[in-house]
Amino acid sequence: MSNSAHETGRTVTIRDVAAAAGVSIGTASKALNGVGRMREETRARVMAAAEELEFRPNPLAQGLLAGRTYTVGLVTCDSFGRFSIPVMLGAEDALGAGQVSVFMCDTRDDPIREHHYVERLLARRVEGIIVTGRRTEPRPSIGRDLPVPVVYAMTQSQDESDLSIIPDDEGGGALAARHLLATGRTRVGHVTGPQGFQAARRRAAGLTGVLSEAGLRVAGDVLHGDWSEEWGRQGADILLHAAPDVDAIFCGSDQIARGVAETLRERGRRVPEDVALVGFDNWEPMALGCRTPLTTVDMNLGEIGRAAAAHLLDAIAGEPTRSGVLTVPATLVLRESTRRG
Amino acid sequence: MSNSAHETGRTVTIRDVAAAAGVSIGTASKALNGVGRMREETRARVMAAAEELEFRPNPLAQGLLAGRTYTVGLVTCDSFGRFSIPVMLGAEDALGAGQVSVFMCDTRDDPIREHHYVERLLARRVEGIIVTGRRTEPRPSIGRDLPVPVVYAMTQSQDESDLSIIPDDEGGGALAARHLLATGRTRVGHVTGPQGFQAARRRAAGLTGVLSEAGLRVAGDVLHGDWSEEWGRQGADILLHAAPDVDAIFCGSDQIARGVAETLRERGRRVPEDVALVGFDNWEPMALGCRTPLTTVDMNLGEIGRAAAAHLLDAIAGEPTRSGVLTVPATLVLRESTRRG
DNA sequence: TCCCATCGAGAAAACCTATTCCCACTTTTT
DNA sequence: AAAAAGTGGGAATAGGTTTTCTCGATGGGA
Repeated sequence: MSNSAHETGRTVTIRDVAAAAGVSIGTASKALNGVGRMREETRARVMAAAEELEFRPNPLAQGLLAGRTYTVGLVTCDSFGRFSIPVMLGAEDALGAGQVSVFMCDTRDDPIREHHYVERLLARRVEGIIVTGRRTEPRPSIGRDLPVPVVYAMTQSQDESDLSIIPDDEGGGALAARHLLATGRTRVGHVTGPQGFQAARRRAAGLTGVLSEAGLRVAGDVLHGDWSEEWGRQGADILLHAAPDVDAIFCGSDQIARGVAETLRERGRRVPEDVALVGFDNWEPMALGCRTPLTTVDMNLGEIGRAAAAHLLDAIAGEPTRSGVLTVPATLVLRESTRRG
Repeated sequence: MSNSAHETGRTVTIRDVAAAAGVSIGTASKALNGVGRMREETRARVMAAAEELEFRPNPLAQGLLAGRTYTVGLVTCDSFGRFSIPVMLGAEDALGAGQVSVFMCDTRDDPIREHHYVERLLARRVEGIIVTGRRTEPRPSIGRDLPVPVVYAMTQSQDESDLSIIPDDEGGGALAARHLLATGRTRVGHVTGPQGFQAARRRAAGLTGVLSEAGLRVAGDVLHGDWSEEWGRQGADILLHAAPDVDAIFCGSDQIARGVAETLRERGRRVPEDVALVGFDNWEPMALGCRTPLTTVDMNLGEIGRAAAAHLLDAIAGEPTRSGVLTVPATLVLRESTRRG
């Protein structure tokens, strides 16, 4: 807390600048905004005065007149978890470049809080709202007929007329599968999260799709459990029992992959020599900390955020409203765990 | 994106409400704000009209008049990492309750970006700024003589006249040490992060302080490395070599603890029977995923955020400006890894 | 040489929305 | 009838932007 000017200094207005430059406020405004006609000398004098006084136009006054606020709301339902942060960063990136500021709120997954925050954002005259969250099943829309455009990022609205931007889970699964086939693996197992998660189902679909094109099936069938290391350990045991000759395991998350890796070590299977391992999320502390650094699928969360922000800005600018679900392609990050054995 | 009203509807102003209720705008304002005197019937009519039209007073106009914006800026230098998020949550909690909204910006650790964002926040007339980041050595002040109060959370300003709120690392280290002594351990090792980090030095100081009170020293000396699992694995090996009879290891982070745990397993030492293990951060995916769930020190990051916000609100309200460094006590979270062996 | 038209510079005023203070008018009370 | 109380309108205000207006100078034509 700087124990400084902030108690004393009245903020400087265009009135002060005009007085200092010896012109009217209207002239001062025109000078500062580079419009209207006046002698170059006058314009320069106003500019100098503004500089001198550290004049900053009050955006409230500007917004009041222009009817715009250059702000958007960002509502997250993930308690700022691991997924929504990169999305937020990407969004901020795209918005910040356009001088748009971001009001942030966290709903703690509470619909009442959420409604309250949306009300507050609308009261503040945000020009648009981005809703982000960890992605499970599609969520209820935050409201029909809101007076501003809304984009869902890393979460999907149940309302088809909303625009949702989510990662391409199926493509990610396919990417992992093709990579494993390309490195000579043919007996690929899959340990992933709960069947209740769309993400888990889609990743599995991507995998099985590619395998069946190659005339293969998932070794030991798809194993659903929860998104934990513990399940990874158990799942690997189950898989080794059901398909002892497995030579690759694709995991639904990096956490699961860590658990799988641990069990593989204990059972004397080397990674990647005996079994190749692919994770999902590219959560670096997990993926890099793994005893054999993990090859993993990166969902490009930042890109999702950027795309959401870009669509929102388009909508604010009056572009025709898009709707439905857009996916952002995933990328494969290669590390030790799938080195050709 | 709701393909709805947002292209058509002019926003409704108090003028519309006044017209609908058949009163002047001054009267409408008084009715809505519960001030002035008028017939109850008139007031009710205005309220009904406002309700009907979904009137929301324009906060820009209100702010312009009141000279207040009820907004604060939150500047983070952590690329929204794991540390600043809980801090932000806590801050938002305390601020949101007071109807204060939060402008978020991420500096990507770039001083130019940071300066730019601070300018933008000031232009938007925020009433205060919270600076948060991962905490290393004290950082440069974001600016002297800013027109608004500033509080640093989870990061420390080099300027002593600034107020910084950081976790009590030394207290956290002491907490861990006392717990280990209380469960009967006497040969306590310490594997932690780089010596360059104040946090690492303070945690070590807390540990050694308690140990020396009990007439003990750190087993195998304090081992500094980086904040990774890999270093945890190495550090544990070094420690087991230097002090083979070690019966407890306090680690500077949960990640390091995971590495340590892995080496202990490989060397045939059981946790907690042979060696007790304490981490730092209470980073749940790490601490719970560890083969023996980790006892760890929680820095109460949310509390740091809440405290920062509370101090900022006080300063905005005109309370005398505080300065210096305030610490928030840490808490010990007990899990399996220190069960009495 | 004189008058009107034109143009340029900058002042003045309207406007955006909501609040607040003051005043005028009406109703009630003494 | 006069004073007091109750109602509600009107205007000022906040800090900008934008449009309109005024004044002086200049130029062209008669």
